[in-house]
Amino acid sequence: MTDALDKTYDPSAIETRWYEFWESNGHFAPSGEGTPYSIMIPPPNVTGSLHMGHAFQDTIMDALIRHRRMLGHDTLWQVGTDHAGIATQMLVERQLLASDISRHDLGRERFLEKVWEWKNTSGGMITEQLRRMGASVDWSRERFTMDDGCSRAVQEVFIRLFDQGLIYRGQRLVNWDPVLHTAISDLEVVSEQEQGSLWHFRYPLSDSSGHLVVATTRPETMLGDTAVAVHPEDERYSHLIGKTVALPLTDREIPIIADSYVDPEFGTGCVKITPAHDFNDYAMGERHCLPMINIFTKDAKLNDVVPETYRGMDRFDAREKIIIDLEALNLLEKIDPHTLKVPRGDRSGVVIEPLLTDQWFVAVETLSKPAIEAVENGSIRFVPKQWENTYYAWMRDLKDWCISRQLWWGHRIPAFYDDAGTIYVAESEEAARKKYSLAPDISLTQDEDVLDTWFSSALWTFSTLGWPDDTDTLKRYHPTSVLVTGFDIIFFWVARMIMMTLKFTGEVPFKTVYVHGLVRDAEGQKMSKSKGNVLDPIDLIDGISLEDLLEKRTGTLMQPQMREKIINTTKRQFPDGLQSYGTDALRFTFCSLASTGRDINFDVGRIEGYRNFCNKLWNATRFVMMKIDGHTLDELDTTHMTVFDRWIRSSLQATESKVAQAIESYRLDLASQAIYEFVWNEYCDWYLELTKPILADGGASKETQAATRRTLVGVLETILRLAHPLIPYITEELWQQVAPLIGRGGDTVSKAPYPISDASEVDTLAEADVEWMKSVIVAVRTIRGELNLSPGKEIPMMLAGGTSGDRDRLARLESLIVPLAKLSEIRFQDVNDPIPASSTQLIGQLEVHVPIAGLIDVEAEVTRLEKQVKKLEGDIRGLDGKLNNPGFTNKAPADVVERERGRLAEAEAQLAKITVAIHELRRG
RNA sequence: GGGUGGAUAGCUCAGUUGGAAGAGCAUCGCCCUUACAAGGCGAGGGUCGGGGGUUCGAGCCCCUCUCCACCCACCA
Repeated sequence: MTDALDKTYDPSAIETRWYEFWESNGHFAPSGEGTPYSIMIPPPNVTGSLHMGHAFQDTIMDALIRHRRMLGHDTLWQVGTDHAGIATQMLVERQLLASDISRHDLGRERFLEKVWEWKNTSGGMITEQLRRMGASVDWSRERFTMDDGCSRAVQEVFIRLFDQGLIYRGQRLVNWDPVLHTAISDLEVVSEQEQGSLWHFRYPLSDSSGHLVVATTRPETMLGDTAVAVHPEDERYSHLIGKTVALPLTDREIPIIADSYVDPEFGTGCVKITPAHDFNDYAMGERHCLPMINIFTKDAKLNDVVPETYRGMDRFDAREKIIIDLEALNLLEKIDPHTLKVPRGDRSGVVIEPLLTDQWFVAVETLSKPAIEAVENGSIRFVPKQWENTYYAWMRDLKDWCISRQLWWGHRIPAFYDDAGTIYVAESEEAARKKYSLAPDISLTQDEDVLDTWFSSALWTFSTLGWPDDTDTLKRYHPTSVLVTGFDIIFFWVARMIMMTLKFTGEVPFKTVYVHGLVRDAEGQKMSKSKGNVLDPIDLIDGISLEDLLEKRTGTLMQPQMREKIINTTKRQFPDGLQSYGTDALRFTFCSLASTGRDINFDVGRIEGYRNFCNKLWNATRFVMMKIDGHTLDELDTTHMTVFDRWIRSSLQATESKVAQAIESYRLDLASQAIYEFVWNEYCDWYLELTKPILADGGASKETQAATRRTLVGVLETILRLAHPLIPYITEELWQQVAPLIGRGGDTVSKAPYPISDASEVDTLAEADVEWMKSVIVAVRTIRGELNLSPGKEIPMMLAGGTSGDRDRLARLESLIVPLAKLSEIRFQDVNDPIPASSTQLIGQLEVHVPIAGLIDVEAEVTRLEKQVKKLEGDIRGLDGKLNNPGFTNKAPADVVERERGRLAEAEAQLAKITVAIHELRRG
């Protein structure tokens, strides 16, 4: 406890030590007392590693939780990971593939064993990294979306929804990923603009009276065409409606139909209709009762429905062949270049194929209504508010949610089929037999599919608290207080959580949704592996050499042509790699960038500045410890406080209320700014300096020195508590040394009371005195700076003009101004005393002169003052105009008019004084 | 096609019911001052994207235009 602090702050020397201390002492567990406050961590993928987005988000949550914990609330930060169906299955499959094994070689059961094995050995990386961030989650309650409890909740929800008819199974056109061999939801499809072609083909009329030209971006689907559509009012084609065309390359005749969906302006105005492979065509097919011909296998190869020559071909090979074949038949009219949106699976990156398959769906309509209302009536509030509109827009146009996935890793659908295909839904085969009173000789097989990962995530706030049991934790911590999340998963997760939670608990999952922005690189580019601009939060904490950083950024590159560029940019940006900044600096940076919901551009310059801030705090503590060394600290004797003591304590109150208000309104940027300014610009720059002359030998009375020491430590101790939610490690380290000095015990600062602004400490008089004194000192320093006088050189100062208040203050503060401004003397000139040629600064009506006889270039000083004259003249013109405008004087509030009058008077007086000063200089 | 956010100092961004434009970093001076050179003290730098309107008064409110980013949507 009494170890001397090192001269330089070294985060690596303290951080892990304190985390182990907090965790092993159970300081993060809910206290069970006080107002409950709970946050559910958005469960990171168990396959994941911590990226900047996590680090940002975790910092916000941790700051909120630590703040409440110190306020004495009963805080639960629930931690856990997500099984991430597709991602995890892909990862383990890839590993197996290295040994040339496919999951089918192993079979379902053994494959799942492998996945669990992987999860148990390697799945903990992200939770270790979470610890590095200082996240004060309750590890004793760590959960996993596929643990027994969550799985039970998933089954229960599925069964209840099915029994109520809100989950159904049916054959629908869904987004099919031909590589992963599974359906995916609309949200998992990303469509990007890509360069393609628009092929124009002639479809001969069956009566040989000519042909129609259809335009398509997907020629291969023509084998599944079951109609050609035109707009009903398109005069070019109206006479053909009802006729048929002979579909080339097949022996089928398909009708020409009319549908107003067709845009006559686009292409030729004729659309080939493939109901089984296009969502629009599917809808049209239903409207016109067209046959739906599926021409693809699950690999997106052509199936046996198509003419023999195309069977078994990949869809893109078939495209080439069909184009060639049609051209050979002289049916290719032309090819236009065309940009189009190509839908790809967000995981696999392959082109999605709309495919007719049997899938499970959640009927969302009855669930979405209360979910919309919960936001409308304010039960759930979005911060920033504009996201509510995004939420409404999506919720009001919601399609049924496809929840089945043709994967192995995930929650297996609790549905069983008999030989006739009848569906029985129950948690097990045994339960199904009982529930549906099935004879023992009826054989049942379980559905092969698993559920969309987001299905279990949707239950996260209550499944982790013990639901479906009516547990005490559920009662106490649900609804949770706030959800902290990125906008990218509002639809995936937030909306679905709201629907499911309202349905099954009758409560909202959270009262507030705090939506933060994306973390981008310094140029505002999205961080991505392929761009090679990814920063790893752990590297910012620990530092990384240029060599290792280059290896990281180029080691597993998909597009090798980017390699050179990435190497160059990285070398230019980080010629020496990354320094070790520590967790606290990283966290403080995130906080200071966390303004209202906009994306943040992460610039390493910022983190460096905040690391310096930590160093500042560190050294301020060293200073205080040195000043205290050898003295005992009694209770604060308020009668012996100096004006500075009263000023800094007063200013601290203002900071405390700013910080409290900022955190409560989720403005961690404002909180960090308030702390930064107070610590650096007031406590360090002024207060510590002001204590030096007082604490010097013979500087002040014993009692005054004691009060100063007590204030020095007291304010610092408060600062450490105030800053702890943002920068937990350094504040713990320092607090452990500082707090005992004033008898503030406690195991950890993380459970010490959070500072609350105390109005009785506010002292406006002291604030005014100190502000005045600061401006006098700054005036002298400015003169010094302008005249290039060395800071150490003692110079005389003369004051003139000013009010009786100025004189009064001088009398009280003179002895402190002299050493701080490095003055040889201070003289107050009377009205009639001559002022020698000097450099002049004005503080209101008070003139600060430093005689410059022989010291400097008179012309330079004159030029400087003339610049001020110009500015003042401008100000006066503006103020004059304003005050001579009856519109202003009549309509503006009296206090505003009064203020402007005051400004005018002051500017005029200043102008007069400067004019005199210039005159003196010229003469002298 | 619809929607959202943004444009303020060289860079990254604050600016809370409209009342004389701010911070950090960068730049330029002067200082190795016994807490801190990861520091101290000073200085320079902005017709707040363009145009119009409301108002005594606009970075802020209204209209319009330009540019950037993102989201949603079924143009083959």
